[in-house]
Amino acid sequence: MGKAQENSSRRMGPVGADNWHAMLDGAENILREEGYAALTSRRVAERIGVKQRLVYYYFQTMDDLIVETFRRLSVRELERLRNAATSERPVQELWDICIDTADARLVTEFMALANRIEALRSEVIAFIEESRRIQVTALSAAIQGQETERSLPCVALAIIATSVALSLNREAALGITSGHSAVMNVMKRYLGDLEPDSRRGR
Amino acid sequence: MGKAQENSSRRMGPVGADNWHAMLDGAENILREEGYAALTSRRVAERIGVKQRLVYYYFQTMDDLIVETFRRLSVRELERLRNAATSERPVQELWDICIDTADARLVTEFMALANRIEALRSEVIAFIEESRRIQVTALSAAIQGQETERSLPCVALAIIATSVALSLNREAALGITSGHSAVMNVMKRYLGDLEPDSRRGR
DNA sequence: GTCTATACACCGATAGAC
DNA sequence: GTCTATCGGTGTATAGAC
Repeated sequence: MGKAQENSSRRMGPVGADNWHAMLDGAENILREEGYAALTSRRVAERIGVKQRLVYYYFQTMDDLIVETFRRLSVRELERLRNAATSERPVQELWDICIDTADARLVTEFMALANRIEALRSEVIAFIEESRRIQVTALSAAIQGQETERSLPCVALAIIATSVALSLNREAALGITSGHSAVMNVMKRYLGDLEPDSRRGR
Repeated sequence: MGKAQENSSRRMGPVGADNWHAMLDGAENILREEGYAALTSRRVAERIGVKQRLVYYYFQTMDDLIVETFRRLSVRELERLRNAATSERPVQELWDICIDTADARLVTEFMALANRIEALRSEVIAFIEESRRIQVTALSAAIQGQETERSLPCVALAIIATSVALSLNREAALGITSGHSAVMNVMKRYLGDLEPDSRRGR
């Protein structure tokens, strides 16, 4: 594994080391459980059982740590999406990922952080655009050779499905569930029609 | 105007006073422009030209100030929704409000804050539930006497429309716009069919 | 690689004068 | 009503020993 970025003149630890990952884990968990306000170098260190100073050995700044945490998550999520897109029932599986994706609270925290950390904003934008690209490609392939053009462009369906799934997750995290099953039924029915049962089956 | 809550034994200023409102204005603007991290008593004071101590004359804690800021916004927004619901073209106007609502960045900041401020979470939940109630009532009335039952429950449509509008706003704030016009067209067409032109007209 | 120790800024909240 | 002054806590980040 290579050496870290040597922007400032400080001695830096290797990217990808055990403690490097442990710090991302800590940051992710803190964000999920306690929110952005608790995401400090001291608490990250405390959570993984090292001293605060070590955080600055592996990361130039706290913002760097935050960006890296999102980036790692982003890579994993895009991997999941790409796998789903090449599966037997891509539409179904992509929807499942949207619904089952990293909990809404974590997403909310990153979105708020992206409002003030420019580098994070760039990563978020890249993630949204890439995941949309994957979704649209899969949807386009799925409706290939279907009788009706459905009057619903793939990109529109992708945006709608993603938006709805995120909202449902966010509301569920707040404890709101009224109307959720109705929406789920609508989405499942529509997406189900688009990809009837199995690709090869009957 | 009455006196403030006297929970702790501190002398408190009157709710609704000029400075009280000015502080909510300041908090709102800071949240919108700089994010939660910059929302401190000192910066609120600085922004409206008073000293930090005065913030604690009008609000017991910073959390109180934040909750009140959301509450004032919530009341105003629900008022807008209720007005739209009783207009000549409720569906159209409710959608317009969803699209044109308080900028996505502010919403994001409040959602993140709600993850850790219990009192704020309650307010957010109440707001979501009440606004949904307004939307569903208006939609139910709008499809009254329509030929088709549309296989799309009102509550599902309300959730979908709100989710999509919020996502479009959030992405636009990030600088993402691809696919947005396609979604807008889909939504407008569907909602337009639901409420053809004017209620009384031709 | 990991630590102790520390500089320095800022925050929430209060005491109490005017 | 609004202020000065201040306490105790916590944050980022660095210097430099081991």
